[in-house]
Amino acid sequence: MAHSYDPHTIEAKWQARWAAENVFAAREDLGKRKSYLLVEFPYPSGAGLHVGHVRSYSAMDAIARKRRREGQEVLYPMGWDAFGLPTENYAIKTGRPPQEITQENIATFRRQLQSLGLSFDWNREINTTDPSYYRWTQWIFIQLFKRGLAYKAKGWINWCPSCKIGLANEEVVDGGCERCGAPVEKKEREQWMLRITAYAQRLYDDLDTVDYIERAKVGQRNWIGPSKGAIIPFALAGEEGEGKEVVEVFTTRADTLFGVTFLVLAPEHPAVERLLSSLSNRDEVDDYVKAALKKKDFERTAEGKEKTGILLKGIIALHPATKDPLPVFVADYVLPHYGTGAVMGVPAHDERDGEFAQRYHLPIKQVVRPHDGSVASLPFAQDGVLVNSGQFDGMTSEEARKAIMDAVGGREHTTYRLRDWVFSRQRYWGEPIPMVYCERCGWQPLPEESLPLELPELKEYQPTEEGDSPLARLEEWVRTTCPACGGPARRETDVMPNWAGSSWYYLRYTDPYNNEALASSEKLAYWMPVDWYNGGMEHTTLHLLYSRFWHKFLYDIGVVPTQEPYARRTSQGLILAADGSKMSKSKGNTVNPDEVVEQYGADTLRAYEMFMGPFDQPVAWSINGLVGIRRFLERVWSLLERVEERQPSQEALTLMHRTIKKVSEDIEAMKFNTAIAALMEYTNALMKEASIPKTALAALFSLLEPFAPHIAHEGWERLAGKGALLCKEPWPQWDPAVLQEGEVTVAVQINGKTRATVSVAAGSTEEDIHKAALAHPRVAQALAQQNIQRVVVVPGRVVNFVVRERQ
RNA sequence: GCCGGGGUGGCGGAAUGGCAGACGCAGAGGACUUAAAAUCCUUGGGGCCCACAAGCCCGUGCGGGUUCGAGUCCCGCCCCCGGCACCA
Repeated sequence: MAHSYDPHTIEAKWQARWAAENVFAAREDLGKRKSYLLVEFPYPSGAGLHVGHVRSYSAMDAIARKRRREGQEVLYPMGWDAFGLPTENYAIKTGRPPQEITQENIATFRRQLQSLGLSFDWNREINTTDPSYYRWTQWIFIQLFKRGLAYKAKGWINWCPSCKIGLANEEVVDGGCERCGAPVEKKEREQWMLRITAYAQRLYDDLDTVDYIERAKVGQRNWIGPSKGAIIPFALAGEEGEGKEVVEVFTTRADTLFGVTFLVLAPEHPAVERLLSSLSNRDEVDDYVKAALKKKDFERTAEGKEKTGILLKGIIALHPATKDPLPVFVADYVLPHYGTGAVMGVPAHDERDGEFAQRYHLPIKQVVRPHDGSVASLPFAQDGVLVNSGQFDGMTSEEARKAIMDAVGGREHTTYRLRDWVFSRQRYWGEPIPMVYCERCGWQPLPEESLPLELPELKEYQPTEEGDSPLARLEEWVRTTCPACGGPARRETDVMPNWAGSSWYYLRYTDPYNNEALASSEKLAYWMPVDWYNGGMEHTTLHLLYSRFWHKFLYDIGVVPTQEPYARRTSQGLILAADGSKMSKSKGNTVNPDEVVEQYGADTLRAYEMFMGPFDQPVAWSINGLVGIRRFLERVWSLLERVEERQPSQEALTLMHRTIKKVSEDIEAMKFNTAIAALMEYTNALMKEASIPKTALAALFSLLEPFAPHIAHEGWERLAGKGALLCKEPWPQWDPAVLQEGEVTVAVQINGKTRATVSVAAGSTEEDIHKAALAHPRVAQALAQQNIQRVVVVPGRVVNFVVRERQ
């Protein structure tokens, strides 16, 4: 064979040409339909590109390439989410500046991505650690602050003693640090918080307006976790009956109010501290509260853990309806940050309260019975009909909830599991928070025109022993003047979490060099929203929620034109190691894309990852599968040797159009595996021909371009003439008329079992098909001894004889 | 416990309620070769029958059901993966 398939030469050639002619640059062409296709920008770690990145990027690349050729204006950009802990930890270890490490890693990632021939518009490359980028991240923070959505608060935070870093609730996994796994402790600290809870309901409701993979929607709904109920006041009194204060509880079951036999406060509840002095067992209570606060979150919340609590002696609560005195407890199973941090104990109708009541021998009073009148085993947690509830007896739970709430001065309330976002990190490698503290003026934002507040260079990156950012050591940087009064002031030394830069990056791609705004309103109006966003499942809760929150805020202040950032979200499945386990650096079972490209070529790697299995399912890596794709490309290549100027046969033409249809539809449906299978079938059919009609082969290269763009371009050029550029060619169209022509095979069934097939002209009538089936010798023979009861004909598909044996 | 996704050959997987197993991998047989690799051709769910040709039975996690016809729809279960989980 004179010219064997040599991917390296071909791939280098076409990558150079695409770059030189800037063919993938996105333009704002108002006359064209736009398509903003987004993939998650990578964190440029020292480990280099992962085959999982390749799966996501190749998939969207296929869609981008196809849509461009269909005449759409496509924006398919790439950038770097480069702030973050691994780089900082590496800097601590080696003493090298994170800036330098990041630059190196980015260079590696860029080279790797470019070696794959992905059709990114590299003119729009962005980097979250670039001051010209994070200037706008800081700007957004200031806008949040100005509108009361960023605030400093003292509170118990999740603290990782190993990373010496405060963690957002979301970063705690099974009670451990998301990054290092160390058990998370509680620590009291002043932190910047973002009031995402102010957007909870909108973030929840607007999920109905977007097209996300169901798992992602469910994840967000669970995370926001709205719960509708009532807030009900309980008055507290001393044992002599003198009033103390009012504690509000949150309940979704106001209908069970008459079943309340005790009250429970979270150890953190502010009333506990206020009441302490009037308790006869104050020392005991104090000890319990202190012990509870010391406990790690997962120790406190582990299910199945026995519920403990302590009675507040010297205090009672008054039942709001009956005025009966009720004991008041402090118990750590009540969470401080949910509802009001206080619950009414209804042991007959709540699992947890029941358990608690049993342990402390508290009365259990049933006030709801099942609708069907049966005897319920307690606790009975479902709705039913009220009993033992005075004037409310006989009402359904549903009716009673409102009636009782109104009767005792309660009010409707929705509470959320979602908590405000801890936005401070006591670290270096993040966006500096652009705030200063003045004794006289309090927290003041930097003037917007002074942004960016650049990260100063350091000699040492280790956080301080107290857990402060290493920036705290730079006294000359920390000391500054107040933007409001000009007096002495101190800078915030915490930096932002690495969710910050990724919460708005898709906006910057639309206008990456803008110095006046994060992006111009014209560019945003043209490109937003992102039409299709693909990324990993691991980011569908937090990253999506955070960026939706920022986006809605930016919408509210008139910066962006849409309520939602992403119209559609899909997720690729994980790529597993050959043995089905997770790939990880520590297990040493990762696959390096560079080696695969070196050995098999980028086209093989890309097409293989699209072929290996359904896109949204996890699949194990397989060298054999990779080899299979390489063989397929070799076969496609070999067809060039037998090409001839001639008309394809009717059969070949039909298959060609069928393949065009299949590949076109499958790409949009992300059924890449079956699209490639169709291309294989088409190739196999051409292989059998003595000579290959030029148009038939040209169509093959054309359809192959989204998956294996280099070989497709080379093949196309060889057929079309020197200089031809496939990615500028229109996407092939199928002709429905061609698909109609020819013969179709119809299955002949007897009692639903296939006994034969017959070939009939496409578009044959039911009668013709019926006759053709009867004419088949085997069918005739099989029906000889039978009475035909009924015949079902589905044109183009099947004919079914329903028979009974002749007596 | 709740939610989401799955269960089909030796393996990855395919199949608008209409010929189950496309396509790929592994395997078997053959051609080419001194030989091997590569490549090409044939075969390829299990079983029965069989010189051959053909034919028959069983088969999509399990049990029912709907239908002329079910991997696909309905009811009841089992198992695997992922997420959430003392949220009042």
